[in-house]
Amino acid sequence: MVSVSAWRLPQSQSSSPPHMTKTQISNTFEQVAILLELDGANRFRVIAYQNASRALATLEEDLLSVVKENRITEIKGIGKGIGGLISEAVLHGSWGNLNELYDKIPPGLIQMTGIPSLGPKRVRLLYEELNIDSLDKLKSACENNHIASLEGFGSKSQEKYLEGIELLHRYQGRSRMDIGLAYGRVLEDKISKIPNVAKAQLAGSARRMRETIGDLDIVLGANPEYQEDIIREIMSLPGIAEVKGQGTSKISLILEAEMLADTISNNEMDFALSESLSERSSNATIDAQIRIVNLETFPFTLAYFTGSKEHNIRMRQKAIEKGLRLNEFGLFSEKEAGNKIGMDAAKNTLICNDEAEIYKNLGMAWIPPELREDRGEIEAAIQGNLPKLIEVNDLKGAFHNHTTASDGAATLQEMANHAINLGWKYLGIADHSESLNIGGRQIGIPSGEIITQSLEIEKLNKHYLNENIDFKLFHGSECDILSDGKLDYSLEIRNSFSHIIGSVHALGSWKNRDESTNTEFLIKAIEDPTFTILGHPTGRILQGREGFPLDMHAILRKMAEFNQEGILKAVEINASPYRLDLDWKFCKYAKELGVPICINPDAHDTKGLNDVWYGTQIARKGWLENEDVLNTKSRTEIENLFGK
DNA sequence: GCCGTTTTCGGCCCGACTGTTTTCAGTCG
Repeated sequence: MVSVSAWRLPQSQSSSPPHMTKTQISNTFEQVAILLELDGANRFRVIAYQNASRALATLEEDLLSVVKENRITEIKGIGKGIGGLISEAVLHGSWGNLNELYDKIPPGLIQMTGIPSLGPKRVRLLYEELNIDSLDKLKSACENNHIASLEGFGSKSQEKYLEGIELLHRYQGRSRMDIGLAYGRVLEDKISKIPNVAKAQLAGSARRMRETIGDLDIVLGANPEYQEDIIREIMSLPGIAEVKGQGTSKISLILEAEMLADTISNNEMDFALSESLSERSSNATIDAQIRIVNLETFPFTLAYFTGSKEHNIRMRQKAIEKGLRLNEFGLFSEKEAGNKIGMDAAKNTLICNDEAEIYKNLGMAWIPPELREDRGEIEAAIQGNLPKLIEVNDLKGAFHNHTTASDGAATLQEMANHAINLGWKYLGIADHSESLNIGGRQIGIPSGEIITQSLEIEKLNKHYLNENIDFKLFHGSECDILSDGKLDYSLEIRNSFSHIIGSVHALGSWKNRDESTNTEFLIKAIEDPTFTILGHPTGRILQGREGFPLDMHAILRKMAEFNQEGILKAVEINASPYRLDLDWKFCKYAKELGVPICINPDAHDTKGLNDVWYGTQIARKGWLENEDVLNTKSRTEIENLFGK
């Protein structure tokens, strides 16, 4: 959640247009939607701002051109009103009368909506009736029994709010993908093994492979006669920290690390999901919801709880176009169902044995869960041109990896051996460059010592050749992009590498500059003839820190120019679950432009190489196919592309 | 606030659960 103090309208940093970026305006509209809700505005007006925010976030074109050419209202979801606001923000850096809204809503109200079961309507009521505008005031009002006397509220509300305030203080929000999936897969596995459970499947953002996961949704299918027993079995599973709710069709739990205790020996997990997971997740807890349904209902409930919300909305619209209605219990005739709702309405549902049949009934191909974000997948599924998504086994190597020569924990040989065991045909070593210091300690390899690593690599490559081992090491460098966009090391040294991963590490100056300056400096780095692959483009750490501001669309367009001339400029999906940067939302644009994506583990030990699994999930989420990804290419193709 | 083979008004996705009520609004996903 955005911190409360951050809720101010952005000020222009520039003396000429564009005064605001897409990102700034998109974020502002997201805030406006929340503020409007708290202001009691019409809910469809709120939705309009949410939609506009999303439309801007996914806009690939340069916003200034769109505004100047009066095409802003051609964007779906942006009409006269919001279009006017965007134009004003871009051309003049001002925000109409939105500042009145920002002044009107006390920041404490925004925090209060973070309390479960307390939404904008009630927050507003508490503010108007009791002048409560902060968590502290709410707490004392609850403790002094002032809430219960209010109409529509009661003693239960007070208790919930007090609990909620506590929860808010220790709540961590979403979990990284690796942690969420670890819990999700284990829970799915344990539930599947309970007697008479016909099907149990992980749904929600975990199934869609989001880079962070909110809570876990598991859909469980079983015959009604067994459901009571199954629920009892679930409640006795190890690793349940708290039961938040338990009904006949839904259980709500908080899971803790004990749940993961025996996963290390569990070979059924994907290879990347083993080993280090329990150490990564030792402190984390996660919420889980289990929905129990009959077998006929299972596919509908699975589809429904897989989401995303946006995808589901579009699916229901498609149903309506066909005179049908879709809910989590079925797909049925609108006419026949009439005013009935829920399970009752779905009584005469079309029978669908799996998700694919639901999609088929709506005139489209089954859509892989990763793509279900309403970013064009429905249209593609109707036209029958969904991508054939890349798989982790398509990878033949990776180019961004560290050894003990810089800050890695494994030697060159250990890294190479692990890569060979993975069945890879090559491994790119890219240790840090000279100027990288962390806490006064030099991490990078000094210019004079590169030759040592170079000779070692040469020797190993000779060995592979002599022993007929189909494997090669590429000697690259993760070369720092300095604050002025220059690359570290001399040109001569940079030329000696097979490939250069250009990465920003000293984030300070980049975070304090505006988007256009950063974009300019990064383009300067990319234009350097020795530059090959852009490493972790924004420097973000998921759940840790934001990346620096950057116009990624402009970066990708620049890279596309080079690739059109046959000069390789690729961008990395840093596959570490801590980063997953490039963000998946930019992958489809890169693909359309013909900019190769490289799935790089940024491994600092042998196990780290396995992280390509996470990167591959993100690539899939970004619509990428085998041919869009650099490290699916053969060794010969890579040698040609690197030009050495 | 947006949108339009129902186009300038009247819709806008769907349902469960909860606590408060005694028929429902608010919240959540």
